[in-house]
Amino acid sequence: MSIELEKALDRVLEGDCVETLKALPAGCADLVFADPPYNMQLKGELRRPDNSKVDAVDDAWDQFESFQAYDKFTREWLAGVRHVLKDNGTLWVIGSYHNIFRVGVALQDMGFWVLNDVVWRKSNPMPNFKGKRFTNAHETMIWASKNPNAKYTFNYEAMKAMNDDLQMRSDWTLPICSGHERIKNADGEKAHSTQKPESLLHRVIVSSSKPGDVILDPFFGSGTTGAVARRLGRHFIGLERDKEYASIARQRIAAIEPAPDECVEVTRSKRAEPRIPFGWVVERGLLPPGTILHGQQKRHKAKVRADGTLVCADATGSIHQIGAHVQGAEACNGWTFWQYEHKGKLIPIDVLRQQLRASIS
Amino acid sequence: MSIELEKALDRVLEGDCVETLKALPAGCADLVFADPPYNMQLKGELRRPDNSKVDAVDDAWDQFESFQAYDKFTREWLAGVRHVLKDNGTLWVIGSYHNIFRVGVALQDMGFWVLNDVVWRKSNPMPNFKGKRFTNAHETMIWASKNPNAKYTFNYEAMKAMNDDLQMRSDWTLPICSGHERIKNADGEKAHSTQKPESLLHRVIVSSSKPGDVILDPFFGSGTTGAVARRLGRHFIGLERDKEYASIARQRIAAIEPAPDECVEVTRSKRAEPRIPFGWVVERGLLPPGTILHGQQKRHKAKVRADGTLVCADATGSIHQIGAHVQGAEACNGWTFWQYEHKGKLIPIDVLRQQLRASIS
DNA sequence: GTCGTTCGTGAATCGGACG
DNA sequence: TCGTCCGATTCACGAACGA
Repeated sequence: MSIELEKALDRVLEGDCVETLKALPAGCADLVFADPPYNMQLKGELRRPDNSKVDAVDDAWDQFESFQAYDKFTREWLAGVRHVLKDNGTLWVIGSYHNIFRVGVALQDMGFWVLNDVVWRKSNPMPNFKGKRFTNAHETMIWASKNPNAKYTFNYEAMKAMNDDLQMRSDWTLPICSGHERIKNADGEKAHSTQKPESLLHRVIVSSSKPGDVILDPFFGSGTTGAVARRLGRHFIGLERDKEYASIARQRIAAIEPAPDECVEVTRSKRAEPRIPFGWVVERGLLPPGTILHGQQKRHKAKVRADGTLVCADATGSIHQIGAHVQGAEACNGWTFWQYEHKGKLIPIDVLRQQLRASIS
Repeated sequence: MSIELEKALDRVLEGDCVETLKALPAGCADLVFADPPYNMQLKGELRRPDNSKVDAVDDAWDQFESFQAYDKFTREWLAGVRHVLKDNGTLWVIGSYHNIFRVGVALQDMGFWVLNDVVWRKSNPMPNFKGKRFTNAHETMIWASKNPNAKYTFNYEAMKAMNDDLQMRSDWTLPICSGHERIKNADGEKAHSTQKPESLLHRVIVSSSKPGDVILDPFFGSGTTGAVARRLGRHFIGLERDKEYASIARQRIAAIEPAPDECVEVTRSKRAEPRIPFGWVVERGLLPPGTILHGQQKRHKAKVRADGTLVCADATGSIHQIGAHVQGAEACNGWTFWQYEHKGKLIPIDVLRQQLRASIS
C-alpha cells in the first residue's frame, strides 16, 4: 500500500501512524514534530486542596503494559519517521520524564543525532497539590537530525531576533494552552486532553523550517502543528488514529488564515539589531503575523512578520529600524512609536510588551 | 573486601567507584548525588569567533567506545548505588542530552522511581559559537527514589520558603561555577573541567536530606558535594578514581567551616508535628463539652461532646467526619473547618491545637 | 460597559500511621 | 497486607458573575 504525496499534503490521514508512515513516500517531510503518548503511570485519583478532582490524562491511548511495550512502540514509529524524513530534515519530539528518556535512547540507538534538548518552561503549570515533589513545571523536547552530518535548517538570525538579539537558549518560557485557544467539545469539556499551545509550535516551526516546507505530525491530535504550519505558510501532513480528533483538527485548520508570503519570511542577514524581543509578542499570538502597525496617528504604516520584524514599502527590519526609516530619523523607540488598531483605537505595542512581561515573570 | 562505615564517613576514598560501592556497607547512604561522565562526543576542536580555542571537556575519563559501553558502565555504578542507598533514600543524577536519556532509562529499568526531572537553567551559559543550534543553556537532573513506594525525604516547606513562599518548581535558575569558587591549579588553569556550583548542591541537599544524613557521591571530582554537605551539617562519602582530584577535594573540604546546628535546621512540616486528638482539647478544658462549633461562617453547626466527638442534627463522629458529613464531602480537615465563638468572633479550633502543642513540648 | 470578585482548571507517576 | 481514619495540601489565568 502506498499514499501519493498529493493525497497527503495539507490533509489529516486517519489510521495507525506506523502503517501510514510506511505507506507515505520516502523523504517527503522536511520537518517532523511528534507529541507521542507519555505513558504516565497514574495510580489513584488526585484532589486539589479544595477537594475538587483533577481531570487527569487517563485516555486509553496513554496506557502501555510495560516499558518494553512502550519502547517497541517508540522504535516502530521512529522507524517510520526515518522513512519519511528527508536526509537533511530534523525531528522534534516532546515528552515528560515518564517517557522522554526512552525516546532519547531510541533516537540515539537508531542513528538520529541530537542537536539540542529544549526545555519548555511553563509559566503557569499545575501546582503539586500534595506537597510531595517539586512542581512539575516543564516538559522536554528533543531536536535531532537524521544523522550526524546532516545539513539541517536552523534559522539562527530569526531566533536571535525573537530573543532580544541574544542567541535563543535551550529553555523557552511559554504559557500552557488555555482560554479561547483551548478547543472545547459541545459539552464545554476540553476536546483533547493534551493540546499544545500554538506559541510553542510557532517557535519550533520558525526555528527549523522554511516557508513551503512539509511538516509532518504523526500524533496530530487537535492539530496544533497543522494550524501553525498553515498560518506560517508551510504544508502539513497530519496522522491521527482517532476520528473525532481528526475531525476537530480539520475544522480548526480550515478556519486558519495563512499569513501573507512576505510576512513568513524571516531575517537572513547578519545585522545588529536592538535588544527588543518583539518576536515574542508575535509568537504568543498577541499580534498575528500580517498585522498592520501605525506610526504617528496613521502617518506611517508597516506590517508584522512571523519573526518579529516589520516590513514597509521599501525596507525590512526591527520595529526600531523601520520606525526610524519611515520618519527619516536616525533612531527611534519602536515600542512607543508603533501602534496597532483595536476596537477602533490605536494602542502602543508597548502595552503588549508589558502584558508579556507580566505573564513571564 | 569490605569497608567499614567509620573508615568511609567524611572521607574521600580513592579507586574505582563500582568496586568501592560494592565494598561499602549496604544501606549506608541517605542520599546519593552523582555527576557521571557525560560521554560527550566532540568532533575536533571548537574555536570562538575570535579564533581562541575553547577548553572543552576532552578528558580521557569522558571517552566511551559506544553507547553500549556507556550503558554497561551506567548500569554497573547504578547497581552499586542501589546497594549503598537506604530503602527510603533518594538519588540525584546530573547530565546533559549526551548521556541523561541513557541514565534515565537505566534508572527506570533497574526499578528506581523518578520523582522529578529538574532543569538547571544556567544564568550565564557558554554561547553557541557556530550559530548552528540553540545555546545549550541548561543541564538536567533526575531525582529518583529506590522504589515506587519509598517514604523519601522532601523538605517541602524549606523549598517553598526558599522560593518566595511559592512552591519550588522543577526549573532552577543558577549561575555556573566561576570566579573564586572555581578551583584553579598552580598554573591558573581550572583544576576540574566540570566543577558544579555550590548553590546547586545546596538546593539539592536542603531539599532532600536532613542534618546528620550521609550523602554519597560516586564521582566526587573536586568535592563540591562534600564541601556543601559539611557546611550544612551532613556527612559525606566521596569516591574518586583520580588521586589529584581526591587531593584537591580533601584540601577544599578541610577549609570548610560547618554552619551552627540551629542554622541547618529547616522549617518543620505540619506533618512532622506531634498529633493532637481533638479530645485532648476538650479534656484540657480549652473547650467545654456542649460548646457549639460553626462551619463556613455559621452555615453549619455541631455540638462538642465530652469524648471529643461532635454531634449534629443527624450524625455523630470526629471533627473530620462531621465536617465532611455536613458539607456532603468525602473528606474534610476538621481542624480548619470548625470555628468557635469567642468575644463575638469566630476562631478556628486549630488555634487551640497550637496552644496545646506549645504547652506540651 | 466597567470593575472587582469568585470560580474553574491544567500531560500528575502527589500520604501515612495504626490496628 | 489491608482497611480505616486522621488531616495536610495550590499557582496562574481566564471566564463568569455581580454590583
